Parts: sequence; C-alpha cells; structure tokens
Amino acid sequence: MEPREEILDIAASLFVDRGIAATSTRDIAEAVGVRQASLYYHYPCGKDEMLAELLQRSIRPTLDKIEKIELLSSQTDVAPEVQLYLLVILDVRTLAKAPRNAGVLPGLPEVQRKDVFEPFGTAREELEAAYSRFGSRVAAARPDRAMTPDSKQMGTLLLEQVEVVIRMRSEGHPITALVEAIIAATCLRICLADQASIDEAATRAVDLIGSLE
Amino acid sequence: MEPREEILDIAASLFVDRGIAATSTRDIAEAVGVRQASLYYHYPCGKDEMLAELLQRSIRPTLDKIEKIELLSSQTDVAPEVQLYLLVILDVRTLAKAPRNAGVLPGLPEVQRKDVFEPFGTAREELEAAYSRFGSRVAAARPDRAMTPDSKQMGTLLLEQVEVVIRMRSEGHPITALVEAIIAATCLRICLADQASIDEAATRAVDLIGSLE
DNA sequence: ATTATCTATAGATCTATAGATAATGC
DNA sequence: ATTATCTATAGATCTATAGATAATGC
Repeated sequence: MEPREEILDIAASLFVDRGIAATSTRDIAEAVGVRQASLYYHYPCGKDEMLAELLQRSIRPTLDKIEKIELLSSQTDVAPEVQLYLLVILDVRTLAKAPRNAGVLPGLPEVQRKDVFEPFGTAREELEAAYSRFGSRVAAARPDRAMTPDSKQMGTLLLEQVEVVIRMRSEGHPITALVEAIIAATCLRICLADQASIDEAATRAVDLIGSLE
Repeated sequence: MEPREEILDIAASLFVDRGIAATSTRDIAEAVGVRQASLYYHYPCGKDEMLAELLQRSIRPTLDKIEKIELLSSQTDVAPEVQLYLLVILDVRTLAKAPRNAGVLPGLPEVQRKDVFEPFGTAREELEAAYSRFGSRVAAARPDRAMTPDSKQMGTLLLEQVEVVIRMRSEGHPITALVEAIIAATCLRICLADQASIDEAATRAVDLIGSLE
C-alpha cells in the first residue's frame, strides 16, 4: 500500500476507535511508523484533510445505485417493493464493506460541525429523500394508512434502519445474508408491506441485483 | 437550578454537540458564566466526573422497568408480545425525555474507551439480554422460523431499533405517539409477530402502562 | 469557619512550520 | 531536481493546582 493510502487507513481506524479530537497526529504517525511531522508531507492540511477524504469516499456509492435503480425501473416494470428492497440491500452491503467501519464517522458530533462535513451532509439528504420517495410509494398501495409515518419521518426511519448495520459492526456482529434480509424485510414492514409481498420482493431482488452491482 | 446541576446540564449539551475531547473545561465555564478553574470546586475530577454522572443517570430507569414487567407477568397472565411492547414503549419514552438527548453519549467512541464507561457497559448488556429474552419468547410461538435471527442478534437488533429514537432526536424529529407506536410495532415484526397480534398487544399495553410508570 | 468564587500559572499536550538530510531518477 | 523523510521548535491550547478574596452562617 502506498504511504498516503496507509496513513488514511490507519487514521480511519483511530478516528473510529477514539474520535477525531482524541486522536493526535502523533498517534497516527506512531501507528504508521513515521515521525509526526512527516504526515504533513502527504496531508498538508492534517487531520481535517484525512477526514475529508474518508467522508468523500463514504459518500455512498449508494447514490449511484439510486440512479441505476430508477433507470431500470423506467425501462422494465419493477414493483415499488422490489425497488426499495434493492436499495436497502445495496446500501447495507456498501456499509458492510466500508473499510474500518468508517460509516460511524459522519455520526460523530465533532465531525458534523466541521466544514468538511458539508458535502457529505447534502449527499445524505439526497439519500434520505430517495428513501422517503421509495418508501412512500410502497406505503401508498396499502389499505391501512393509520400507522404510516409522514414521508419525511419515513425517510429518516428507513435510513436509520439501514444504518443499524454500522452499529452492528461496531459491536462485532458479522453482517450475514440473514442480517441483510432481516433489515430489508424490516424496511418493507415499516412501509406496511405484508409478508407475501416481502417474500416476492426478496425473490425478485435476488434476480435483479447482479445487474446493478 | 443549583450550580452543580446547571454545570452538568450545560456540559451535557456541549458534549452532545461537540464530543468530549472537543469540549474544553473553558468552553463549559464560559457557557455557565463562571471562570474555568471554578468548575473544579463542584467537579474535582473535571470532565470525566461530569461524564460519569451523566452516564450514571442515563443507565436506564429502563432496567427497573424490566423487573416491573417481569414481576407483573409472573402475577397476571401477560402475553410475550405485550411484554415486549411494554418494554419498548417505556424505553423509547425514557430516551425521548433524556435531557439534551444525552443518550448519544454512550455511543461516542471516545466515551466507550473511558474507565467511567464500564458500569454503563454492563448495564447495557443486561438490557440487551432482556431484549433478547423477550424477543425470543415472541418469536418462539411463530411458525415461520427461517427469518429469525439467533437470540444474540435479536437482542442487538431490538436494542438498536429502540435507539433509533436517539438519532431521530439528533435530527430534530419530535418523538410523537405515532413514532412510538411505529417503533414498537417494528420491534414486534422483527420477531415475526403478525399484524393482528401487534394490534392486540398495542391495546393491552396501553391498559397496563399506567401501572408501570 | 465554611462556602464559593477568583487570579495566576506550572506542566503537559498538540499542531504546523522551517530547515536539514538522504535517497531516487533524469 | 524531486521526493520523502527527519529534527527542532514556536505558538497555541488545555488541565489542574495553589493561594487570594469575598460572602455567608454560626
């Protein structure tokens, strides 16, 4: 691994384990096996620059996936349940694969207050909007509307549901196919989908997912 | 409010907004309107002591609630679905009322590494064990066991589900009765409860909750 | 005498820069 | 000449303590 990449990887693991402010440039340098000042050769702006790069990379490949799903849905006929199921599975997998579980970083208050957080924040809003759109479409077809959250709450609830993956990883749980399926099913249930349509969506999604990854 | 209490409240809000390491004793003192050194009169051990007290208070009143629910269930006949529903609602309300949304603190990596975290950590494990126990009892009665997580995963999933409340508060969403009901219903669905038994549990829970609060 | 604050500061970090050194590639 | 590291350090914090001061309660 080139030095810049190695520094970033080690910074990620320290940031995730201890937080940003609690990680000094010296800590990073020591873990890398280099002098503190040498980090500035690769990252002239220090920790913030490393953080910015980590956030940049975690601005989910998922945003691209949304476009792909919507494109696919405009070409062939894909039920709303299947669209949501696909989005959830792809997002869960992205989070499950993120190196060092870097998905925790955007949730840290000290990170959210930094300037470098901004682009990530707007990207996250787009993602939430997509969840809100997909979820509302599933719920719209249901008879019993009493328990339906408004569409903004819906977006938040679905996004939080998917991000449970981040917390499971933090606690050391492996993200198995069963966990994936449970989270996807839970999301559909939040939109009041019944068991039959969930099972069907799961089957359809498995067929389609290859063409989206 | 007495000074010690006011300091704690302001510390909580700064810790939640910026993290612990990123909040200096000076920041706290300024917000309180007192000199930095004066904090040590009330909190001789500084920030760690404040944090310890905040964690102490958030070691959920919920642990008491578990005992109450189990006591009640041993006296009268309470369906497993109702027991879980009650636990979730009481836990959600506890988190919803926590001052300054202090429930975020135990989730911060810098907090988890501190010595003062330990008692909180074991309390959280007890809570997770209770969720695991309650959830497994609901799932045990269901015919379709394929989608059931093992009981350790179950505990984590349910606990994470309830803690979505913390994240919703962080994002500014009010925790309405509808949100409460959705979270409780989602927890039951994770245990594969069907809609009819969820509706029934909700009704029964409303009757019983007064005697537990 | 006790309580609650203050001022001043020692000592410990931590970041980021300046300038030296060595190795590599043309 | 460029690249990648190093040593040394200025300047900016930040914590926690010592000791002074003022107000309160016996």
